[in-house]
Amino acid sequence: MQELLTDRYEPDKIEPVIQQHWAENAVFKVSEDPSREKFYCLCMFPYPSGRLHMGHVRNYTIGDVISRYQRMLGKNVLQPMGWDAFGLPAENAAIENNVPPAEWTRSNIAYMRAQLERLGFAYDWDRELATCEPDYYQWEQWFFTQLYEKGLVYRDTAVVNWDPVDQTVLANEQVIDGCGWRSGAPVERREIPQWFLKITAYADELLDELERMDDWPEAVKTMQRNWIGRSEGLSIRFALTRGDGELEVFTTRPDTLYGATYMAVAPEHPLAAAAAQSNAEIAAFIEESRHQSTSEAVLEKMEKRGLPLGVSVDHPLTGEPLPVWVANFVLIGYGTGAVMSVPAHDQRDWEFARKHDLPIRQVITPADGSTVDIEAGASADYGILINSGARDGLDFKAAFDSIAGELEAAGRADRQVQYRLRDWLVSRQRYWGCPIPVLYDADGNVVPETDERLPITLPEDIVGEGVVSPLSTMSAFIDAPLPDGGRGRRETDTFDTFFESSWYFSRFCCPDANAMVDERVDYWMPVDIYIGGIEHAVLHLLYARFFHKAMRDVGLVKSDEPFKRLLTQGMVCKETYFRDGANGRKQYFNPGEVDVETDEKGRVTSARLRSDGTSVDIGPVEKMSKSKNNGVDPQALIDRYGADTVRLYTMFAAPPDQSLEWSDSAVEGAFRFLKSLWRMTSEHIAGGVPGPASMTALSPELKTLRRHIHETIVKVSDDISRRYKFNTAIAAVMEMVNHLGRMRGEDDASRAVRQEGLSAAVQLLGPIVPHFSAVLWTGLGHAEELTDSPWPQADENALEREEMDLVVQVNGRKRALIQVAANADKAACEAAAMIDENVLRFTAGKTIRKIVVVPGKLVNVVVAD
RNA sequence: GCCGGGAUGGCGGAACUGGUAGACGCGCCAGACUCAAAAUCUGGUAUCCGUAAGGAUGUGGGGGUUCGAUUCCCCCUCCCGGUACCA
Repeated sequence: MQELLTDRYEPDKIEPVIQQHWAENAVFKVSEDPSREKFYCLCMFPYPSGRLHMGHVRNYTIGDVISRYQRMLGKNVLQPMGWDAFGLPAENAAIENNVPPAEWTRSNIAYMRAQLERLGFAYDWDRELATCEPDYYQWEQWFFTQLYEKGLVYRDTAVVNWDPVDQTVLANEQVIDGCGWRSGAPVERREIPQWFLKITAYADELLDELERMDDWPEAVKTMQRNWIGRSEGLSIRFALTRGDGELEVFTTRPDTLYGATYMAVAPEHPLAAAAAQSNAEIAAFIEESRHQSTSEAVLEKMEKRGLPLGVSVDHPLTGEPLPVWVANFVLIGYGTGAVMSVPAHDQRDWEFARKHDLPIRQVITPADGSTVDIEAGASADYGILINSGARDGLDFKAAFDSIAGELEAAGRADRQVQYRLRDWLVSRQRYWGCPIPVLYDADGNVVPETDERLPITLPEDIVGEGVVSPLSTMSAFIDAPLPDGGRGRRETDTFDTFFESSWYFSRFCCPDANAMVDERVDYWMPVDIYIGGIEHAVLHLLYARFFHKAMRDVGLVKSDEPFKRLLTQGMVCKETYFRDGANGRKQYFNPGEVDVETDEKGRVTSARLRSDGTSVDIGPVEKMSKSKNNGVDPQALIDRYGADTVRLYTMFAAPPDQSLEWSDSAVEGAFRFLKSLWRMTSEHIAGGVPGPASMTALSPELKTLRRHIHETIVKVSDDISRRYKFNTAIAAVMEMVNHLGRMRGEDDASRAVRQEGLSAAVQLLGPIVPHFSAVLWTGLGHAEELTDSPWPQADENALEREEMDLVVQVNGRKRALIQVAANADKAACEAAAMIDENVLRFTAGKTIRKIVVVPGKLVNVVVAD
């Protein structure tokens, strides 16, 4: 390694050598060792889309910094990497390039693995897995049959987006403005039988456990809580005014029951269908609603429309007839597909009532005696009942109990706990996924696969034509013997890809196990820190938590939760440049093809396309994406500056949980810092590495410098271990290096302090720029390798201070900065403050009302004229 | 629509528990070195007034609590993530 210590910093020379050294010595290969504390650091594994993007670089650098830091604390660190290899993009790429998804995926994996290796991440590559390989997915097929036996799997119908031209199911993403993305045909809703996992059976546990997950961000826990959406309410059965049917609805606000003025049912509701028999307008409305989106975001934003069905129900307390409407915003899949509408106390009901001239009756008034204007909008707040007969004056709880009691006694209602969470629909009508391991006999009965017949292997050398899943027409796959004899028909749907990503972290613990997992999983799990994008706050992270609990209940793992700590990463963004095209669509230009012009203050004034020299419009800063053409290819930067600079910049530009705006010139700054620290260190080493020196008789200047070095050790350790703020950790090291650089002394004491400072800087940066630090660390004369060197500890003696700064304010405005003894008490601080010239100037001739002293921080003198 | 998050110099960001707003870096300006440029080094850089000392203003907008608010509370605007078949 010594020969790598050249005068100039040349990352392209050192990085491959260091990486080869790590690989040859299997430095990051780990095994279970019960005598050592383990640390399992995991980043969300990538979808192999083709090339690494900046989001990957950022995510995996964060994980690598934490892993290498934990290793230096002496822990047995597992950091694995794998591939979330099934998914829609492979099918699209297959059609575009006429190459089978399997081949496309595997070649992407090979390319991206090489890119990850080039970044120097400390992975145990022996544990690498790809979810598209049968030796991975066979175990989730097996697990599915286990869940089937436990009754946690069922088959039911569910609505999908159906493209009537391509005769295929579309993902929400493939529906653009209500039409299929390839065919352009208006999409229809279609109900088809599909497989579900009973995640709702775990709703309470998933919710309750959040209370104990102290190391998860509050925002994510709140989102999961709201997603699960546990609510206690009343299920009420309204009798039809004519005939003997009834209409069941669920409400969390039975206290507003006297304010119900109409009912609304989904277009698919039987009452709507019955009314459509004799009413062409209703029939047309129902037909039209067949083209409604399945996406909640689209549904909630569309125009709320409805029609009266011409039937009514009786109010269960007053007997008043309430008209029943069919409305496009009531969804058949939620609850009973019907709602009671209380326009005075629900904004959506209020708007609908206003539009259709339905009565609005206020039945709740604020408890504090204030008034609300129901004419201006609904009031959803809790309060005191009014216009509610004998129940006037009751509060929410009393009203709930009273109304629930009466209706329960009359057999018209039941108290119920409801969840917003729906069961997990795992069927996908796609080819590139894990086959669902079930068969159907001649009568259509479900026959699960038996263990010895697994895996049900996905046929691979298939390109597909872009419309229906090739599996669904492949008789060689479909036609299969039943386990008990006879011929059956295979399920051709595949699993949702969230299925694979719900348990890969457990498989990493024992990737070669001849079972789904083995006992090694209980050594490593739970994951100590899980790092990934905030966009996974609910779906992936909730499915994974559920799956782990289900595995626990099948006896596969012992832990209750898979991820002890969660670190959510922000997006990587970049400015956008565009021109308005002739067709009204924007044409985006990559920032790499654009030159920007600035004024004398560095403000951007205009931008030009380099190729034609004419101006382009400057758009907002947005998440790097193909559609905005604002991606910066990490590979080009790695080739130019080396892995360490890219790693350093990514960690320095923003804290991990914030979005990061990419700046090429700031990357240059990171490179500059490494070059300068390299030069400073190699010059110091060239002068001979000093031996251990006494640090007791230092000059005041060296003492201050040395205190700064040890304060930096404290600060960086805290930033990395507790705060996960790598940007301020790096800033602190830069500051310390700046101080070291200004110290010019070449005497023994100066050289000893410089040796200590440079060693600290190199070691503290080790997890972030591991190749750079490895060479300099050895050069500084340290015998052990950097990767296994113990994390530095601050010397308490070096941290001692004699004097410190004290801010003096007058009426909250800073008027002086004075020096006081570090141990000065309140009286001493106050006395020192009150003799300051500027303080006297601002207090002269005024009455001192109060003096606030915060020892160690400030003195605030409050005066009045 | 609903749920969650965010907004601080020309730019990325710092200020951790209510206590010096702008650390560190980029950019820009000036200077040194150089025949010159690049690289490197030194100094300056929130805005306004002032030669300076110093002063006034200032953390998306409006209000509040406090000796003191980027930080806590209320209202609003804009941006971002999710919204169950993108991963």
